[in-house]
Parts: sequence; C-alpha cells; structure tokens
Amino acid sequence: MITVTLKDGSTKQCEAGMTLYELALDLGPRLAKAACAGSVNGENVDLRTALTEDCTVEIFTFDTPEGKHAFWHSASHVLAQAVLRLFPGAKFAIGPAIANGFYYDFDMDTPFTAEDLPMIEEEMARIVKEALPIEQFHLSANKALELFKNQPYKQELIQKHAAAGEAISLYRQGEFTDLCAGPHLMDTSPIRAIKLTSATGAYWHGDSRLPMLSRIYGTAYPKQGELDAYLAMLEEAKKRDHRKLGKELELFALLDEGPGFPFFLPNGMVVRNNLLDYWREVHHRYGYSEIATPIVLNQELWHRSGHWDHYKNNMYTTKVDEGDYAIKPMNCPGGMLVYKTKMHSYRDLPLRMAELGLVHRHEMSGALHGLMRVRAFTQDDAHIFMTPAQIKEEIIGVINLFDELYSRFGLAYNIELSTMPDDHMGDEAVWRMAEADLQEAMESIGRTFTVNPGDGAFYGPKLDFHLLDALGRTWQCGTVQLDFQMPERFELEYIAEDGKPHRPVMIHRAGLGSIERFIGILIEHFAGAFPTWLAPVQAKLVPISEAHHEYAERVRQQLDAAGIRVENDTRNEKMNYKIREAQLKKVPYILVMGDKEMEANTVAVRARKEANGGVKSVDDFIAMVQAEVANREL
RNA sequence: GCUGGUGUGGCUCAGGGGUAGAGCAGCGCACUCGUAAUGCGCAGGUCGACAGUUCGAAUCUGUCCACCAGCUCCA
Repeated sequence: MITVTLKDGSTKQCEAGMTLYELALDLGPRLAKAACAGSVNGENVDLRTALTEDCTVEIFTFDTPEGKHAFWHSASHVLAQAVLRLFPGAKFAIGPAIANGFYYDFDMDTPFTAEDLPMIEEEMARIVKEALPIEQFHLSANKALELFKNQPYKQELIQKHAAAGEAISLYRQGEFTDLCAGPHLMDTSPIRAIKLTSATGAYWHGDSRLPMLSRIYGTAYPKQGELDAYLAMLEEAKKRDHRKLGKELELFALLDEGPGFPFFLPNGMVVRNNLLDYWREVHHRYGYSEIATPIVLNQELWHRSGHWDHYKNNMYTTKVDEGDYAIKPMNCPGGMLVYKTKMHSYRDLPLRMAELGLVHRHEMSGALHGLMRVRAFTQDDAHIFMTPAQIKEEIIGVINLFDELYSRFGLAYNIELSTMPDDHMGDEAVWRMAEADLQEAMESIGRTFTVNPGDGAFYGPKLDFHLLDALGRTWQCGTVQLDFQMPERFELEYIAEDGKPHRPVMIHRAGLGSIERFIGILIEHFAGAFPTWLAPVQAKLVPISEAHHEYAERVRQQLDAAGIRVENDTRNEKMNYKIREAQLKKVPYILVMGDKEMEANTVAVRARKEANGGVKSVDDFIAMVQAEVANREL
C-alpha cells in the first residue's frame, strides 16, 4: 500500500500500481469521466500513469488549464491523424495546445485553404468515434528516426532531443504515431465538439528564413454547447472590434498617410481626456509628480542608455543641424536627465515622476493592428527613484495603484513575472536579486503570479499585468520593471544620512501601458457603450417636433452649463429616427421632449441601461448625471 | 519583413475589356410626428498609385502603397 496525498491535503491509502484513472474512479465516477490528465508530485502526466510510491497527486478536468491543455493537445493529434488519412503525403511538423484551442503545422504541396477544413473536421469526428486509445511509448533515437523516415521535421526534432540527451517519447492512437511528451487524454472519444477555425501560413520554428508551413487552427470541447458558446464569443468579439467601432463612433482614424500613427477624432479625444483626468487624479493621490520630456534627443544619450545597442532596430533617427538624433522609443533616458537636474537627498526618496510620454517605435508593417499595435503611442510612464530598502514597499504601492486603475473599468487581471533575457545588461547576480524583490513584494501582499522565464526587458526583470476584458480575453497593459542598470549608466546619486553619495534604484512602470491600446481595450470591453463619465456625448436631446426646438435649446444650455456633454438633434427627422440613431451611437441618455415636458419643464429619460427612465425635472436629471460622473460609475 | 487575401463616392457593398451602380449618410422640399429607420428630389467617384498589354482598362499583366488573417514582436 502507498499513501497518496490529494490536492485538498487529504490522504488516501492505495494499492501500489494503481493508475491515476483508477484513483479518479475511486474518488467518483463523474470525476473519472471528466478527467483529462493529472499530476504526480507536480509533474503533469497521463491518467494511465501508475502510482508506485507515496506521492501527491492532482486530477485535471477540462475545467482546469492543465486539463484543457491535454484535451487540446490530443485534439491536435487527431487533427494530424485526419490530415494524414486524407493527404498521405503530408509532412507534419508540430501541433501544440494554445490559449483557446490548438494548431498543427503541415508541409503541403498545396497549402490548406478554408475550403479544406470541413472535410478534415469530418475525418476528425470519425477518429473521435473510433475511440482510439492514446498510449505513450519510448524508442531509441535510431528506431524513432526509422519510424519517421519520410518526415523531415520529426527527424529534426528527434535529433535535437537526442542531442540534448532526452528520451524519445511517442504517442500512438490507432495507425497514427506522433513524437510528443504529452500528457494526453486516455482515448480520442471525449473530443466530441470540434471546430477548425482557420488555415494560415506559419514559419517552421517561427523563423522567416525557414520554409513556410501550412497551419490549421482549431478548438474543441467535450460538449457541443461549450463549443457553441465559444464560437458565439468569437462572433461577439467581431462585433466589438475596436477598429469597426472606432470608425462608427468616430473615435479615431488610421489613414494611409501615416500607417501605424493613429489620428484621434473629437469623440475619441473626449474619452482620452477623461481617462487621463482620472489617471492624473489617481497618480496625484499616490504621490506622483508629472514631467514631460522631449521626443527628439541626441544619439549620444541613446548610446549612454543602452537603447542604441539593444533597441536601435525599432528606433527612428533624424538629424538636427548636422547632429545625429533619435526619436524616443522609451521615456526612461529623459527621466534620468530630469533626475540629474539637481542634487537629491535621501529625504527626497522615493521620488515618483510620471510622464505621459509619446514614444515612436518602428514596428514591422505586418504587425500593425488598429490601436492595439501602433508605431506611435503614449505611455503612462513613471520612474520611481529610491533606496534599496524602499524597493519592496514601492513595488507594493505600484501594484495597489494598478489594482485601483483597472478595477475602475471592471477589468480583472493576472500578473506574470518575466525574468532575465539572453540579451541583457548587467550581472546575473543583480538580476536574480531584482527578481527576488519583485517576487517578495507580491508574496507579501498575497498576490499570485506566474513566471515567464527569459522575457524581461534588457535592463531588468518585470511584472506584466494581463487584463481580462468582458469577453474573457487577455491584454498585456501594465508593467513594472526594476532597474539597477540605468541609474548606474547615468551615474545617478543621492546623498544619504552618512553624507556620502549613493546610487538610487529605479522602477519603470506603466499602468494603462499605452493610452492608445488601453482605449482600444476599453472600446472592446464596453462594446463602444462607454460609462457616462467617458462617453463622448452623455445626453442626446430629441425634441418631438419643431414646436419643441426652442425648449430643447434651453435645456441644452442648462445641461451644457452644468458640464454635461449634450447634443440637441434638431434635424428635420422623426423622433423614432433620432432615437434609433442615438441608440446606435450608444449615448447613455436620450431625452425626449414634447408638449408635456415643455409645459412641466421636464425631460422624458430613455437611459441606455433601461429604456424607460421615467420623466424627470431638468434639475433632477442634471443632479443624477453629475453624481454618476463624479463617482465614475460603470 | 514573410505567406495568403482584399482595395469601387463619407460608410457598407454589387458590378467587371466598350464611355461608373445600390443602400445608408449628406443637402433641398414636403410632412410636425410620443420612444429603434416618413416620402420625394438633388449632389457626390479620373474604381488605391504608377507602368504595361489593347482600337479601347475600373476590369487583364507587372511594380509599389495600404488594409485584413496569420508568422514574428510587443505597450
């Protein structure tokens, strides 16, 4: 007998050799039915894994990230199997599980198109029906090379694994065998609802010098209803696309004359300015001052900061009076120079200087995407200068500030810690210390996070904040980067209590990330229906006929004087037409006025949230909207 | 940047080697209306740019530009 410790801490005596699946069955048939994979002592494994000694185990159903991963990974194998049945000459490369499904890359004489997908889906459904057991086995590298003798991509992978001294793990389902580390489902039968979503090109190893393969993306669920819900979410996302809404609501424009350089239209500017008012209010409360630094600075500065060595491919350069200059891709060097404009005492620290800095970065033309990925954007940046002893508390302060910022919009988030990349400045020891500081700060306030190894900035490790919007999609916005390098390079100093100069530590941080991207996210999150405090037009007046135009104009003046963004629709159109249009423009309040309202000095309120908002006096309506805006209600 | 696709009035789109089409929006007129589209009329485009083929190109070919889906990258 062995002792098995379950996730909840309880223990169970089992016979040695019992498999995870049998354990799940023992815990409950429903759990066993829903189980996708499991873990033994923290290692993710198949349900077929036998338990041979005392251990800690976990069972993953589809509702867990690990369970979904195994499910989708198995689905990708089913995809490859179906393709090989239909196209026996196909060369197959790799096929992992990804965020919302899976893909598989193939080398085809004729690349797949959308028309090929239904046929492949049908073949996949057949494989699922066959309920083929999925079983792991191992081979020597030579035998594996022999098995995949007509599969050059698999051969390359086998050789790579063999060279690294790794075992060659394979999975078999029916006639299909793939090189794979797993874990996988026990058989193909649970993959009942499948949708192949697209066929595109993708480079082998993601390297544009290598051959382009034909990639099929798909997703799969245990139940048709769950797949339908996911597909409905994709449809909804399409309707909320900020590029479409940005045009319809006249928020911003992207023109041929400036690819990747967005134009903000009057409506978009209202959203932006109100967002920034809020941002300034919060930063003031958290003890930040605000600065502005130049967009064009000389190249010597960029050499000193290290950007020239690590970032010049993304930088625009220019000449000023024969001198070499660059357009800033980041705000930090400017912030350094501001710090150096005077002597600092330890009493000044921590010094928090924020900057809404317009940066320009040359992104590849194919990477541009609406407001989400542009070549010029405004970062809500800040640099915090402090003593090493203040690091933890400052990081906590930043996390709390970000929490407040995001909650205002109803955006949930999760945090990732990105560690030292290959291309970095400074010694590893300093990096590890900085990583530990970030980690300890989060742990001390009970924040959970995941680690993203090797993904830090070239000057320091960072925390990335990934926001979750109304559709459950994630967006990277906030970032907190701890930097020991830049203060060194710029020889920053403060005078400590001992009267001697010391080097401060610095935090770079941006909460909204990029104002442009954040507005894009808000557009999609709210589906263009901004909360009243952000709405470009807060109230639309709809006089029923010409007889009411004069009254409507008086009301307009009253609302305008009360600071409400109001428009009076006096066009020669029917009321229903005007209401429909205001509704499509997602105006929070539509005020209809006819004889009754004119007589009683009232307005008939039609709120976006509830169609019949009742009849209110003009004063009551003003008070209501003012309160809603003052509280920045969602 | 690479692979594939797209580019026709402000917007959404049809057409397609023989002298530019619709709906919406805009403008004018009539209607004066009670909670999601009143009717009639008018105006608006050298069909992304540049070359080429042709008697003739928006339509065919080439190059370029922009956009879209991916790859890659990231705020």
